[in-house]
Amino acid sequence: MDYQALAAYLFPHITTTPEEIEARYPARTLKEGAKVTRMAPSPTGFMHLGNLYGALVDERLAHQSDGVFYLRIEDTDQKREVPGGVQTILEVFKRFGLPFDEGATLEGDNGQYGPYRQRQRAAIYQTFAKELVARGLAYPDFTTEEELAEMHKLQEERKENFGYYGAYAVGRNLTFEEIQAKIEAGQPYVIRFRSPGDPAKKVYHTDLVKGKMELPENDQDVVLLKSDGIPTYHFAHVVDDHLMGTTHVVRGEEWLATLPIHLQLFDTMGWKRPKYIHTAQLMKMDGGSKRKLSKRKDPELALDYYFEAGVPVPAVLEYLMILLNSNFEEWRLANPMADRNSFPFNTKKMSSSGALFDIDKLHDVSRNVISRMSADEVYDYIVTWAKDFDPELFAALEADPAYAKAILSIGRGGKKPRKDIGTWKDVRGYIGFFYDDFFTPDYSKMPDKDPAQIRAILEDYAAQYDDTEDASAWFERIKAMCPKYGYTANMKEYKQDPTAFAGNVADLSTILRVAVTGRENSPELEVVMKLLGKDRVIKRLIEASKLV
RNA sequence: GGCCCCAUGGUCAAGCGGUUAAGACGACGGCCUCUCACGCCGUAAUCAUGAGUUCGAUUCUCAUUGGGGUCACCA
Repeated sequence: MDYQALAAYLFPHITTTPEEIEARYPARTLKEGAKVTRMAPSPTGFMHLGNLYGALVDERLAHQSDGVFYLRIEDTDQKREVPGGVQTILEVFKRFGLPFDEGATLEGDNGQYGPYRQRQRAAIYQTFAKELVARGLAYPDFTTEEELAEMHKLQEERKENFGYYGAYAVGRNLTFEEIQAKIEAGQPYVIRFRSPGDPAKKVYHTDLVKGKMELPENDQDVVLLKSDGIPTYHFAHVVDDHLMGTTHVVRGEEWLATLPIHLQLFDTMGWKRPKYIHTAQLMKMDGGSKRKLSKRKDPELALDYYFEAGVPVPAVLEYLMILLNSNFEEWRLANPMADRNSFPFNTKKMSSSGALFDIDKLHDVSRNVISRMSADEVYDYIVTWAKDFDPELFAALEADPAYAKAILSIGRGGKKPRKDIGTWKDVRGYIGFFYDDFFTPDYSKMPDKDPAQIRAILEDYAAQYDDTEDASAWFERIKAMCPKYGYTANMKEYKQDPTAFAGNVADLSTILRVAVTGRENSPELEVVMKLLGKDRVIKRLIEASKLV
């Protein structure tokens, strides 16, 4: 068969040559060892934790080596595309602070290696497909979906490998005349690769996380161009990552199965293979067994979930870093305030087995991340969150930022900061009593003492509270009240013989605490009272004395 | 079913031929303490199984088992 003629017949509109295209994508001039990575999502309008997990690797690898991290939109499947999908991707990356150096933007392209939307690159793929046809390495195939399904059934019965290969690759044997006739009859067709592979032979690959492996050669005549002339992932991946100069391809391990196809394609095209990093899947415990996190079943996989739950962005990132490089945790302990990006990220430390997503651990990481923030930072985060998810809290905070920040400053800073806040959702419960609107006292939390005595203590203290006293004077006053009620101020003494006293200083403090904060626990009462202000403290004490 | 990947406590994991098998989360107990949070101390809990290599295997090899992935004109 005259392959040149076939190529010309199939692609009459393609007049550029592969060489001309190659010339448009010169080698990048980067310093030695610089890595070029890419994030290549489909614009399905949905970004999940797994996307971020891989993207973090891409971003670190590139920016740690003074390389390039770019965004390429894989919009080859029109059916799955969602309007605004690209915008969602851009917004998520902006929010998570993972900046692209080049690639698709809302306005168009930023960079010299575009276009960065695959649909706009149709002519490029077709040029290379045309060349493959001319070399006899690709051919048109008219097999219908039904015929393919039948073939699959037959293969199942015969217990043979599924797919379009070898003797099953009927399109291989079509003559030029047959092809012409079918096309003229308007039959749709795809362009398939004529695989030179033999599954009995091995292809060798060294993965940056999985290590050395040998896989059977690919013998499937995979589809290169779909019937609409748009490439499949396999072909687009090879062409784009070659032209765009990607040095490291980071993707989920579900791609391992099709790696032989990609390697074969790179080899056939005479192009250098990129390095691959096949990351382990994020898993989840479901019933008794692990399973891959699914975006349909697991709401916590959607990034929106974290925004709503009020997990701060840096906490999500730190948690992901821990999963990615287990020594990150150790590093963080040694460098509590260091910029996350100064951590020496290393693919060698990446685990080759899938990690279970652990929400408890995430919350712990979040608690620690928040505890390291300044009150101002925390305030800004909460306000941003509350604006969308808790309008009442938002209004209260905005009404008096200085007051809110003073509240949030309690126990903040220093070597042992408080860690009350795990997510922004916790905030209302934690600081609510500082606001009259949210103050819902539960006097049933009062110690189990005679109500008359509780009332007496409340009134007694209300009459003498002095907001000018410092912390120690404040506590001395409370201790001094003890004997009057048969309480002891000495906890050790009390523990030795509880029956000797009507109560202790902790009981007395709790009575005051429940009255003032409405709960049995709170940060240091003395500080709380000062922030609340004398009037409000006394008002609450009296109010409680009436209701107990 | 074929092919591929993976395998240390409940979870994340260190380990890379000889260790009392780290650490973190979680659980439990205690200390500190006016409560809580923090912090500190401690307890329980792991090398899936079977062969082989070796003086010696958690570590290397091979099976088995288990888990996961993949076999589209989806990525």
